Amino acid sequence: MARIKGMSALRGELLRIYGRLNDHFGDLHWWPAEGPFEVMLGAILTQNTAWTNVEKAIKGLRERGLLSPEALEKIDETDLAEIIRPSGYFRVKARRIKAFLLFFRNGYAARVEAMAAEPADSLRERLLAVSGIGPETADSILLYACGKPVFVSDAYTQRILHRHHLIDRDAGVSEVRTLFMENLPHDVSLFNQFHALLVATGKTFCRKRPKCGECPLGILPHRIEAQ
DNA sequence: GACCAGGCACATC
DNA sequence: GATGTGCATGGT
Repeated sequence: MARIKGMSALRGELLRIYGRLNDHFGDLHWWPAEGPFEVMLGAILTQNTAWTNVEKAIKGLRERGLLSPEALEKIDETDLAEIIRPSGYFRVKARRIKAFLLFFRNGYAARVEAMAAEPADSLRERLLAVSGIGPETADSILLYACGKPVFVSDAYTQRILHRHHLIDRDAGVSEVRTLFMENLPHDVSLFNQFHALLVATGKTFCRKRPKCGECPLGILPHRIEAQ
């Protein structure tokens, strides 16, 4: 299990990190989308992809009036792929969007409210059963589209905690998720902002090839490859 | 020109 | 069940 080195007060430590990042970045107001359906599309489009490229794909969809389940259900998968091309992996993502639309229609009559009415645990299980929806995409949909208090753990979260010696080297993304879920109050606003802050931190200070400058966490600001 | 980005499915060992 | 690979564009 992932653990914080030599600490038992995980909750306090996590909240301290949250406070530092929050002071530095301010309120980030995630998710950057028009409505919950657009959030769900964005969650698929942004898989392993920079958000700037996702914006281009969404813009293309908006210009063609395709930002609704009904419109997307009608369009051919190959045509859809061409429109979302700027987001990368466009054939795969077109297939994934189609798979999600089927799930959304069959399970919830393509209504976000119907989906959000389902308990988080069972909804998560059902989302994970959709081809193309893995843990991070499912959690993003749960939190940012359905308003469920789940923590979205990702490669940035894992990298940041590891770089700061807060978790073991072998702690996976899923274990880090459990760590946050078990040690923080299940608060939608807290989880929303916390994930946004960690992504902002990761983008700016904690990339794969380290160039940590003035990391707002202030922990080991320049020694990030130790351990 | 290499590296990176808000992953996931699938094959293989 | 761990690890490797394909998927693909656009910015740095």
